[in-house]
Amino acid sequence: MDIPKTYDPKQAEERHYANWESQGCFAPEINRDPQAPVYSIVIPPPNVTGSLHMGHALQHTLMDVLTRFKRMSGYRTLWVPGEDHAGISTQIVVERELKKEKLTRHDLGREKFLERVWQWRHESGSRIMQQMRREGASVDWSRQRFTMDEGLSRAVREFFVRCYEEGIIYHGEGMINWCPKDQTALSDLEVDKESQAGKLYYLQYPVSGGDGDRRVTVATTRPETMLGDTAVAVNPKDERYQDLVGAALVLPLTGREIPIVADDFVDPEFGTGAVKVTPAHDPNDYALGLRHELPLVKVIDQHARMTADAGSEFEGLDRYEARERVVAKFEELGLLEKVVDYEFSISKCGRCRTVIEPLISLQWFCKQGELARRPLELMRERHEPRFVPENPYEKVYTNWLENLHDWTLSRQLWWGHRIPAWYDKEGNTYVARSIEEARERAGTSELTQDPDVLDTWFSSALWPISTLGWPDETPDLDTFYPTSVLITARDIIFLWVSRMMMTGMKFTGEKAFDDVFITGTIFDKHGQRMSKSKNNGVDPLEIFDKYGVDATRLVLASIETTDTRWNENQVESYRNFANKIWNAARFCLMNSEGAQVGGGFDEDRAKWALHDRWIVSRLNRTARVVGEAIEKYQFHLAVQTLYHFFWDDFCDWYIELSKSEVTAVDASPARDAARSRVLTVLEQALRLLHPFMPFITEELWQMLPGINEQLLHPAYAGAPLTIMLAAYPQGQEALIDEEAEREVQSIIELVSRVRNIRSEMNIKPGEAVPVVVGAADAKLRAVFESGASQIARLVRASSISVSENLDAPRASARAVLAGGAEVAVPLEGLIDFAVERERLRKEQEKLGKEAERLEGQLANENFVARAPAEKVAELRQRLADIGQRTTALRENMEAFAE
RNA sequence: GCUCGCUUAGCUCAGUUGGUAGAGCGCACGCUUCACACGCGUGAUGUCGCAGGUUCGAGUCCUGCAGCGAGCACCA
Repeated sequence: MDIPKTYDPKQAEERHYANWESQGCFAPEINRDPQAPVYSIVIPPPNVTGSLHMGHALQHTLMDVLTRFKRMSGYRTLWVPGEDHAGISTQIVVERELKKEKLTRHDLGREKFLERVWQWRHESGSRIMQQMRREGASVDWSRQRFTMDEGLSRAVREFFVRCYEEGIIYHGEGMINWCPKDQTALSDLEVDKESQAGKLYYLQYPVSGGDGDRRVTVATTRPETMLGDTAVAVNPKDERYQDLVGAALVLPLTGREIPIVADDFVDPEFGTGAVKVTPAHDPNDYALGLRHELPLVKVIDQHARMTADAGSEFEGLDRYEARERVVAKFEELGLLEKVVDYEFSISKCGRCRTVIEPLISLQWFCKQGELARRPLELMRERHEPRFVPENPYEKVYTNWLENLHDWTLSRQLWWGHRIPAWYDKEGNTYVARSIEEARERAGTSELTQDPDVLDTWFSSALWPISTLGWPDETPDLDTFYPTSVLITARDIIFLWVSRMMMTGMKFTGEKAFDDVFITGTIFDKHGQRMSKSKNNGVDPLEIFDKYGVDATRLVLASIETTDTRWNENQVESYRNFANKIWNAARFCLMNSEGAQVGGGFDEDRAKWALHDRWIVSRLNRTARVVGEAIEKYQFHLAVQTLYHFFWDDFCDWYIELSKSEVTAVDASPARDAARSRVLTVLEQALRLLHPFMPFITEELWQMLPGINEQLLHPAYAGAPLTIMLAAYPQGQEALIDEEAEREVQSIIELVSRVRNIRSEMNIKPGEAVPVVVGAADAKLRAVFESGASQIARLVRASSISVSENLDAPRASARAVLAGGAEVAVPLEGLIDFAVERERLRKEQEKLGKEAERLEGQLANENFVARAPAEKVAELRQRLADIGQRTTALRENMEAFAE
């Protein structure tokens, strides 16, 4: 068999995915066990406009590890893929394309424009869906969904109508965030607060009726809004203004009279303690205006330009030009008290970074209180969903649900779910599932539909139920809902996670998912957030190309929930690990004649050799640890455990201990059996690795001799032969052999000490030396005796002699082992007594320090009295062992005395 | 302002109920040892941010402080 020395990831990555997909291995239907437990995940749908970034790759890796692990464990497993139509983002992308043709969406008209968007979606969208295949994501493509699909759109309409009928969704005027560039309303969550260095302007308003000398000073960051002021507010307890409450001020530049009102909202400590109130252009002022029944004067329009109501002098000006003009005017009039530098926060459109203009507008809103009730109860009563990590996300989620404002649903866009509301000529509103239904209710066909669309997150909120068929009671909804876990980034807990819980519970009565796993964030190597604008993102596909998908997945899985700086060295190290696996398999395969997977292990375990009992024990222990780690989302622990089992236990020790048998020149039943054992352990190890490293494990598994249907999990009887359907090793308690692990550990120690002597004594690697072992303990002696030839091979010994008492010439390098054993390497003529004495002295010093510490602890009466008895006994045992070693060391040193 | 997280070897990070500090990379020395130089062997490296406290015993629990970071609220 000709196998290259270096693993080529690309070659394996190209071949297996298409097979898995075409053979239906990803679909839950592959599981034929009617009693199988169910495991399901819905993907956080990436935007159609998106391209794969590290955050996706991280989430997808974790979802795939869980899905593959559960599938191999016999679960009926479903991972639903799909995409989000991403309202504004997508519309902007297509508008940008049109711009190249010198067109706007208005030139095309709504219908043509939407055709164009769909065309774009089919030609250029869905990049991530292709890239997911590269990642190895075992999603069920037959269930792929898009939020604008007919089925999902129906779910959106159904949900909207039902909420409207219950009064949860309403149409009305309210203060909203308006993006002057995108020309649409936005929800609070689509707006980012940014701190900004600006100015605070102190403006003076004369008191009405006086001679103009008495003035009230207000401080503002937005002087231009003063044109729309309809009051000035002060704190009722503020003595400075008490006599003025109820009086009127003359609003400069307009001549309008406005009242002074008292309101607790005003902080007397801030600024001048008097606040200008612009109900039409500030959320707080709006609320205050409602409390005091103040009139609304709209002075800024949808393009962030001043309206006619701002006065002829300002009409048509941009808000910033108006600001300068207003300030100049105040200065002229001697009403500008001062201007100070001031840092404040400003709201920007999350999409285009334009400064938001708060406006009063007629929109559709969703009351959130009622929807939040059941998720809050569920959290309080049952602690569900379970957040990983629980801290801080459970609290963050709960606080959010407890403090919800109404959600602005409507968007003045074309791409998205059209609001299912129709109006007749009289202005009556008909909210219906279809135009037919609306017509029937209206009794006329002369209806116009609301031109607006819904917030993209409205359909996302329904994702877990809508992808599974809601509002119909489909078998999928029945089987796979609630889903098992949601894996996502922390920035969409409010935008998405909480809303899925709200909508899911509202209409199915059940939570959307059992667990919520919030991944860490990947930063660049300087600790900066990766972003397009900084152009510091690391492209996962480039990393795949350079190091392979499997290696990248190991790095990503290890990130788990902590924020991490991207570190390419780590990928390289796991690339090396993949190569190690490749070469271990290469060795097994080059020596596989006469052998096959599953063979080699005698049914009577008592007949097994020590190293076989040992590796089987290590394998089962590993399986147990890894299985439990994945269940608890401890991916890092799982990866570490697998890495060290494969590299240290299997490669460094088991293969080496088996080598003489496996590579015997002459064929024999014993050689066949040894080869089969190595193959069998390898095959199990590949299964354990498969959820993390799907490609290399499949590639190698397919090469193993003796692969057959028996290896598949019983739930997949008759399915194609693939490792992804093999049973995940369970980690059998009965095969964990503490004694064998201890015994092999003493062999490992012996080998390591002799290697240390060889290295320190500068013995040429090729030179064989005699090794003398002394062990008082008969059992230990037996271990060394029966392992003598293996030990000799590993330390390049010309001979190994084991006896009760160490019987070595004076000119030997020596070491003391655990359990009172000793080892010596006779070095007549090669040894420098002074060097050796120094080496031993250092070791003695180390032991002395430890003994001192232990003695101190044991001399402490409180410790002996209060610590658990077994702990005390353990320390005594350790001290006794050190005593034994120290004695042996002293004797050794005496042997070197001049 | 409120809430929370992080601070462990040169670097990136693990350390699950408190009980002798770990990995990978890097570094030093030696190896073309018949699976692998993307390898093998050996070795060096930490007063676990600072100061207190609880405890027989603290990287691990509590309090305070410092630096870095996150979220929420306010910002007239």
